[in-house]
Amino acid sequence: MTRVPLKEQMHRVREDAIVSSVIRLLADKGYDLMTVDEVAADVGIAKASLYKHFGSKEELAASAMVTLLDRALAFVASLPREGDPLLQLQAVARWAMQVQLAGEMPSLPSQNSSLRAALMSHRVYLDRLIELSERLGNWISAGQANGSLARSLPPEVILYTLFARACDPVLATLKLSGQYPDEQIIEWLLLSTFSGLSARP
Amino acid sequence: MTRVPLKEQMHRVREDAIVSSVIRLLADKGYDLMTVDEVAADVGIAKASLYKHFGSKEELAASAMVTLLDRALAFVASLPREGDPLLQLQAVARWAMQVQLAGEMPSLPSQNSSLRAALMSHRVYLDRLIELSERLGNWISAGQANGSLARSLPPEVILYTLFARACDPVLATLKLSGQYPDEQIIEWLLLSTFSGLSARP
DNA sequence: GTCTATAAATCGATAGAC
DNA sequence: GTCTATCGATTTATAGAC
Repeated sequence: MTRVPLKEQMHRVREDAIVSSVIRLLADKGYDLMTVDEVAADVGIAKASLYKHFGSKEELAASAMVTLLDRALAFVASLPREGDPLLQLQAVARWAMQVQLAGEMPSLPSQNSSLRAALMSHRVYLDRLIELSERLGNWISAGQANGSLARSLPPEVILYTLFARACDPVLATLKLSGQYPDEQIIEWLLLSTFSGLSARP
Repeated sequence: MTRVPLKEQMHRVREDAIVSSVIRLLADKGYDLMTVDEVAADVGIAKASLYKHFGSKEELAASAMVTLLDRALAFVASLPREGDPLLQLQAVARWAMQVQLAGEMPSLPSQNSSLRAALMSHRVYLDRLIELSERLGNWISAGQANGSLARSLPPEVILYTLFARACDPVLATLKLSGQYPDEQIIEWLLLSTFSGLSARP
């Protein structure tokens, strides 16, 4: 057991606080509307101090996104290895929606986003994204093989749809209406995602 | 037949050109990343001239959104009045996806967007939005009544989901991959929207 | 009405003292 | 490492000549 120097602990704690603020601000306002001044104010330090920890606004956002993917990978790893693939995927979708309701799920960096370009050249982010895609991809293949997932859709379409539903704006709209409890909202969105809008025979 | 003065015709043509540019730029970059300079350059006039037609960037965007809602209402009105509600809704969804593939569908103004606040106090926009929601709402009620739409989902959830799918980022992602023809992409998204990701019995 | 030029505000990033 | 203060670039919006 090597003792961790106090200095390094302080450093780590501060960076965690920064990333935590960035995640919430990203989820709340999005990358473009989030200003570095706001992040500094939210953390409670000066902007110049922020730049000692992260070299740019892009790096700041990338670190937050990597932390989010790590949380997703940790949840995936926590699931029993030998469950029904469909149930595994539904569990991941439910978890993602809970994160979104907690205000900690930034919307997907869209094709034209300025954030996307930065992320697409960020090796650590891409590594995590590929790893998560592979884990989900395995369940998708297994689900189509055992007949619980639609075979009429390419695995690619199912994967992208799951990522998109994790940030579905329908969730925020229903929550804002204030008419329904969080759990009810999540069940409806899971139902519409996996069973569709039309009636099942 | 009263003759329309040339001056007014010129005025109308120029405003149409402006709105057309704004729609494409909104769909391409979104409201925050779209600059008034770009709009002026795209139209081919000076920025100060733009401000003679529209008082602000927000008005510019609102006019574009109203035009889009008018197009949607025109399409809805073009459908046969006595069809199957489910087929009507699917036709609207298909139309919206085609518009998106044509690069003329801005993404929904999210809850936190700076555009949303402006639109929510824009009476003409709200009028159009309510009218479209009512037309779709009627079909949703009829579809649930005749058993073609899921009765386990509140009409509200179905309506919001249809709006969200019209700007679904999954469409742009699949198109960007370049592997599939546009019509194939649309059919898959319609399938996932109305029939869901899990297999139908 | 259209143009050039610029005002006013904001943002990302940095210098320099401590 | 943290702070205050500021730079340089960008953006919305406007003034004033034609």
